[in-house]
Order: sequence, then structure tokens, then C-alpha cells
Amino acid sequence: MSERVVPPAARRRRRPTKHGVVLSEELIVDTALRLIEEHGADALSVRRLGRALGADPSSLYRYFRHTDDLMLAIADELIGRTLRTWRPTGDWRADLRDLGLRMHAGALAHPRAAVLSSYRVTGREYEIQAVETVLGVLREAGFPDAEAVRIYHAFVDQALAHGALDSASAAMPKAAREAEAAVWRATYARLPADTHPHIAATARHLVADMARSSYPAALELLLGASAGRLAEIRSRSGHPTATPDSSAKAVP
Amino acid sequence: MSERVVPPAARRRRRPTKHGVVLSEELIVDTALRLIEEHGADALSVRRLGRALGADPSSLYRYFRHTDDLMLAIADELIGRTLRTWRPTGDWRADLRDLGLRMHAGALAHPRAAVLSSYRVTGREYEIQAVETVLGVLREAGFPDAEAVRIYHAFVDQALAHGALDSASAAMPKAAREAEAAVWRATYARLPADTHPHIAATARHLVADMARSSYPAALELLLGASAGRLAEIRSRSGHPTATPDSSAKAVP
DNA sequence: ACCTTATGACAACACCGTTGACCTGTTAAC
DNA sequence: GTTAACAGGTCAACGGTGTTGTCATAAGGT
Repeated sequence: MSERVVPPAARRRRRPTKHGVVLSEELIVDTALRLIEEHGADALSVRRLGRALGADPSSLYRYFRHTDDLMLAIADELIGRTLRTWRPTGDWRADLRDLGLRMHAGALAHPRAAVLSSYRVTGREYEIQAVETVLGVLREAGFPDAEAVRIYHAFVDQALAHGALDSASAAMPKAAREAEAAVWRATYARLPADTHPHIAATARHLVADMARSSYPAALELLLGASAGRLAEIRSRSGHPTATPDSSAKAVP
Repeated sequence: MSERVVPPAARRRRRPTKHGVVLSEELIVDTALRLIEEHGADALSVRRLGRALGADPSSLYRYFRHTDDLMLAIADELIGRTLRTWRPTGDWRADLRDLGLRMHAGALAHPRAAVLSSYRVTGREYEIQAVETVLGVLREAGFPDAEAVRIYHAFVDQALAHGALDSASAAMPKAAREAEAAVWRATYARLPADTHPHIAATARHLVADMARSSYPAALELLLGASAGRLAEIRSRSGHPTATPDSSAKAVP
């Protein structure tokens, strides 16, 4: 039996499907992304994807060994899109802030795909490129290797995790999402001060704050803590440094 | 047609199934949790749960409108369990560290439920209790209201988001999970230094670090940044304080 | 002892991912 | 040009899934 999946480089025969479409890895990934955005994450199934492409479901197994393979390809495409819009400036703190916010925004732009891809290691081109770049930013800023890896890991996971969390909310049916917002106003903001003093005292802030994403603030905390570590490291190694980094905008 | 799901309070007829088991919401939730723990996250399906209970799958729909309902019931039980095992000591930093780690561990113990419940606001008893308690810890530590809410939000979202992220990995089929670990060893650790200098230089650290959860480190960063803010606030308001908090264990 | 009805069982529906066997058009070699 | 190989599309089937409409019956209140 000939191998089921042929590597993209070796593909040459471009036989169209019954409905005249010429399949390709790229076309499949793009269609899958469109499908997810338009009809929800649940809409992504081999069969539906086949239908959307005008091809038999089993054809897709000529391009991906199983659904998981397809998900990884989608995830990598998302990483690539985010990375392509980012230009590092040399100021590590500003660069990481910018990248983090872009990753988060990218996730929100494709909520369903983001939820699915957040926890996967693709080991593909764009992901590798992203790892290399971020590690570069940190090491050139002066973080020693072990520390750079630790901060890289925390930074990436934070962006992915918050991206997925906020995406999951965003992907809920509108009615459900509004119902949740209402809980803060209707339930929490009305708890009596004698049984729940702390909630009652901060109700105003809770209603305002919980409606927003906590990611920007969390990112700022992480960058701040990292800058602190860096200052420590620099002073310990005898450098004369006060970091002239772009300071965080005061949280509004 | 009588309503499909009868509220637990109204239940009185305790008819046993063919195999002699008397169903109840509690028994179903417990069995589901056991099933997840014993046979992995994939083992939870209505049909398998029915089989495990000695009942027809469709019987479960007398207790839960759909699978999602069941998952939420499981999640609620989890929040309760986590909160019940936590004892605040009065040291805000140690208390939050402890609670965060407990939440994370609780999520990992029941990955499927954690993923679903992470982005929901239940507004139910245990959740309210948790909000009140954490806000109390922060306000009594000296954080002003707005700051307390901001940190609370970041803290909770971080715990939930990382919990969900790590749970999602944990919920993958074992083969896939091992494949991911292999990617770091087989792909990343072997990239040549001339094309990917930063990855090559830190490969050893990457392989070791990426296999672990980044949550403990991220939590420590958040607590550190918060302590920094607190010191700032205290000194600005003229307090003579150097915080005697339990310091973070030096990251190993 | 009877009647109501809660609750369990059954069968069916429409999906799902995946595979093995088959068929056919494209391409490369002659 | 002709032809032979085979990449790649199609078909049918398997065993799984969540969910629902219908029926049967035993438990409980009267």
C-alpha cells in the first residue's frame, strides 16, 4: 500500500475533486479556519470540512494523518499570522508587551481556533521562529539562559492561557455571555455588607473590572517582575545599570 | 409531557435501575469524577457513564438536561472541594500562594471539568465565598480597593487560565502527550546553532522547563509584583514598613 | 387498592473519525 | 504519441457519540 500522506514537497499530481476543486494543505487549513470562525468550533469536523471543500471526507486523510494533525497546522498558521505583524525595536520590555498584546488580540480574532490550539506544541516552522525570536529578545536584554527560558515559558503560557480564556468567553452564545455579565451586577453588587463586607466595599470596582480582560494588567505584572529580576542580576554582576526601559503606562 | 428534568428537591420516587442501582444527582457526579480519574478524560461519555452506573444512558437525561449541565455540576463540586481544604493563616502572600496552587492542582485532578468551568461565572455559593475571601485577604494586607480588585482579578484569571491550559494538555490522549514532549527533545534540541542560536544555546533548559507547568513560576511573579506595589503604597502613605512576608522560595 | 406520575428502558436518529478497497486521471518515461 | 505507474479522489462500512420520542412500570399519596 502506498503511503497515505504524501509530504507537500512531493505533491505534483493535482487532480480536482468531483466538484472541481483542487485540494492543497493550504486550502484545507484556510477553509478550516473560515469554517471555525463562521460556524463555531463545533462546526469543524472532517465530514463538514469535506463538504465545505467539495470533497469526500476521506480525501483529507491524504493530507493529514488525523484530525489532530490538522489542528496543529491551523495553530501554526495562527502563530505565523501574529508573528508577521510584529516588529521588534530592541527595547525588550516594549517588544514583549507588544508581542503579548498581539498574541492576545490574535487569539480573540479567532476565538474558536485559539481555544483549540492554545495547549498544543506544533513543532512547526512558525512556532520555532517565535521561540527563537522571544528567547533572543530576553537573552539580548541580559537575562541568563535559565532565567530567559523561565520567563519565556511564563510569558508564552500566560499569553496563550489568557488568550484561550478570553476566547472561550467570547465564543459563548451572546445570550449566555450577557447573562454572565449580569451576574456581577445582579448578584455580586447586591450582596449585603454585613455578610460579605469585602465584596460590598469593592462592588463598584468589581463590576467595572471583571467585565474587562485581566490580561493587560497581568502582562504588566509579569514584565515588571521580570524587570526587577534583571535589575537584580545586573547589579549583582557589577553593572552600573538603572534600566532606562519604557516604563509601564500607569494602569488606568 | 412532564418535564424531563425534575429538580432534586422534588425527587421522591427512588426506583432502582435494572441492575439494582438507585440513581441520584450526587451518585452520578461522583461516578463521573471517578470515571475521569480512573480511565482518563476520554472515558467520560453519557453512554459509558450509564454503563458504569448500571443504567441506560438516556436515564441520565432525567437528571441533567445535557452533558454540559453535568460538567457544570462536576465543576461546582470541585470548587467546593478546593475551598474546603484551604486554611488562611493571615500572611497574605503565603495564603494566596497556597490557594493558587490548590486551585491549580484541583483543576489538574479533573481536567475535563476544569477546561469547561474555567471561563464561566457561576454566581453560586462557593464561588461567592471564594471572591469574598480572597478580596478580604488583599484588603486586610493593605491594598486599596481598586488595587485589590485588580490583583484579585489577575490572580483568579491566572489560576483558572493556567489550570485550564495545563488541564487541556493533561486531557490529551496519552500518545499525543508523549509526542509533544518528544518534540522538544527531537526537534527543538536539535536545531543548529547557526540558524537558531538562541534555541541552541538554551536547549538544555528548554527541554527541562517546557515539560513542567509554568504556573508556579508565573504565580510567584505575580505575587512578587504585587508585593512590590504594596511596598510602594505603604511607603507613599508614610508607613515605616519593610514587609516581613514569607518570601518566595528561590526558584530552583 | 387504586390512580398518577416519576423515572427507567428501548429504539432510533443524525452525527462523528477512521480505514480498506476501489477507481481514474495525470504524469513521466519511452 | 503511447503506455504504465501510482497519487489522489471516492465509496462503503465500522464502531463510536449525544440526544429524543415513546413506552412500561413500580412507587407514593390518597
